Amino acid sequence: MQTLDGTDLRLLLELAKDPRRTVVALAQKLGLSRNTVQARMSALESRNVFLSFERRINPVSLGYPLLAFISIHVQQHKLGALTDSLAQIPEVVEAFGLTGAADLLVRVVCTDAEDLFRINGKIQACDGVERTDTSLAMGELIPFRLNPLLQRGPRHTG
Amino acid sequence: MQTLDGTDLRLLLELAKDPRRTVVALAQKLGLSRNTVQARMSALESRNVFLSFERRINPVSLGYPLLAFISIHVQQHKLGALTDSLAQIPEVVEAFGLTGAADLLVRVVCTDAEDLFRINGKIQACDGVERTDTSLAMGELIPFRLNPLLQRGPRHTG
DNA sequence: GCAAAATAGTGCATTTTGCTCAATTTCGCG
DNA sequence: CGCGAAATTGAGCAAAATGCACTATTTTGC
Repeated sequence: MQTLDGTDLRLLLELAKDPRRTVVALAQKLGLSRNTVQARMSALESRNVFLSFERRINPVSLGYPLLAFISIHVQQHKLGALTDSLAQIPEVVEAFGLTGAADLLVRVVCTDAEDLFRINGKIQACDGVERTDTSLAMGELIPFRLNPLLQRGPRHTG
Repeated sequence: MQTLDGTDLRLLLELAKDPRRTVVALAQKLGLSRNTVQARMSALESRNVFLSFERRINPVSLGYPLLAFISIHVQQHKLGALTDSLAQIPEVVEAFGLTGAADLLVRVVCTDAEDLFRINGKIQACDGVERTDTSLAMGELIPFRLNPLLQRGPRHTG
């Protein structure tokens, strides 16, 4: 997966400003022809530059105002099965395998403290889980952003 | 911010399947009139159900294949200033204030291990930082998803 | 059961899309 | 420097989608 060039980045920046911009409007804004923009967009699509739309949905709107991160210590050989178990819990919205102190970091959304308690129990009940450490997110200090990296320009093209 | 009803959820589900679906196609798919879908979409927009488009951009495509989570212990009263400092580091893509062991959880993308080392140093150099714990994400076991929660339906309407 | 809100249906001008084709420019590389 | 491939441009055109408005009809909350 090769890196993107400056034009791609400018496209992405404009999209970040307004995701509903039309191809025509983008072409005009960037001083490119419509064909070029359309080709670029298709290329971005097929290169999997765009992640799932679900990422743009606000969990708060869905009725899950609470966010928590749960670190999990796992019995190593059971990691595969555990991933499947975690995938069965709807409130688990994201999970990573980690180096360092903990083995797994799980992102969880929930309706309230009681709900979090319940979900945490569910996780602890999964086969392979040795210990969990739950941290409630008190504030979104820096909401997800890629803008600074987009503006910095392409990384050493090649 | 009131919760969404079943129709909104079905809309979001369809959008998750294919974000580029037109209003017309959505209306047809859901058995609604175009007017209704258009009104719903506007309502979702103005209710801030949609988060920034940046969330859909793949950092790997941008040339940042590595992802890390850094826990930070902070001198409490310096949290505000620290947030500003962290915001100045482009590779910091997300940050949360936490309860529990650590005070801050920071999500960082980088080009390679050396890059991560450099960024970690930058964070440690910030005023207010007492200690950091870095974990490299070895695998995206469960990529971000909201689908299970969407399919579950609306949370106790009211 | 009433009033307000949501939905459906219709219409129309304008814009956007998807597609193709040929000419031109830019770029990689020997 | 110069060749050939790739990218970009401009044009055209039919089909589709959008934005807007207006009026019934249905659904909903109280």
